[in-house]
Amino acid sequence: MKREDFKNTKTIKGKRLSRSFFVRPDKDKTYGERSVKIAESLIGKFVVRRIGRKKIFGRIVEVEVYAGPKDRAAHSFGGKVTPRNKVMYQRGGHAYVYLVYGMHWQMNLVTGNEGEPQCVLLRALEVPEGGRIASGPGKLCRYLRLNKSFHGEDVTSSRRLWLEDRGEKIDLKDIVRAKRIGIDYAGPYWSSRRWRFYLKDSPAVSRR
DNA sequence: GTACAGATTGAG
DNA sequence: TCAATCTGTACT
Repeated sequence: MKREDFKNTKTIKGKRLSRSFFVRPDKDKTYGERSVKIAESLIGKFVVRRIGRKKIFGRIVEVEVYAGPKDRAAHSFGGKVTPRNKVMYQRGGHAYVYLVYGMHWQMNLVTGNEGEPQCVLLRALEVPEGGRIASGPGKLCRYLRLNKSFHGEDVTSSRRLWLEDRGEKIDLKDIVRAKRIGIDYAGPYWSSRRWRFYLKDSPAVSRR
């Protein structure tokens, strides 16, 4: 998306993604397939962060699925519940924000029904300023000024953080499906599972 | 209590 | 290649 296009998006009235976007009927037998669908449909949507009268926003170009309790890479693996990950067990539409490596925040969106820990990690945004300042999960949170206070935020009702559909239709063939990043510890099966999705040709994707 | 790895990043 | 730096987990 070019810089001029972002000027247009400022005047576009975006439609907030509601609960039904994050909590979907459980038709799929495969655990995590619902989150895969949600991950794909998040590509091209906008994250909006309001600070006073100012809005910071970006277009989602890269996400990853984490679907416990079977997923060895997910914090919910084995059905574990900790003070940190318990938000994952809430119904979809909540933000799961946590600190990695003691210095970087990451934001996930919970995508399961209540009691089914699934989420989608937001990894990269295209932003009006251009460049790669929100290209990576830690950089994305820094750009949006997200921290622990957003842990558990309900993005379907929050006044300071939400998701928007601005009418863009993304063709599925423009979405690349790849292995997740940084989870080699999860073993060959889970680390090779193609649960990372990014927009083909976007310069803002964290790694090619 | 201690030890250690980790859904990362930026500098060298 | 490596260090920064905090949280959860698996031990003693």
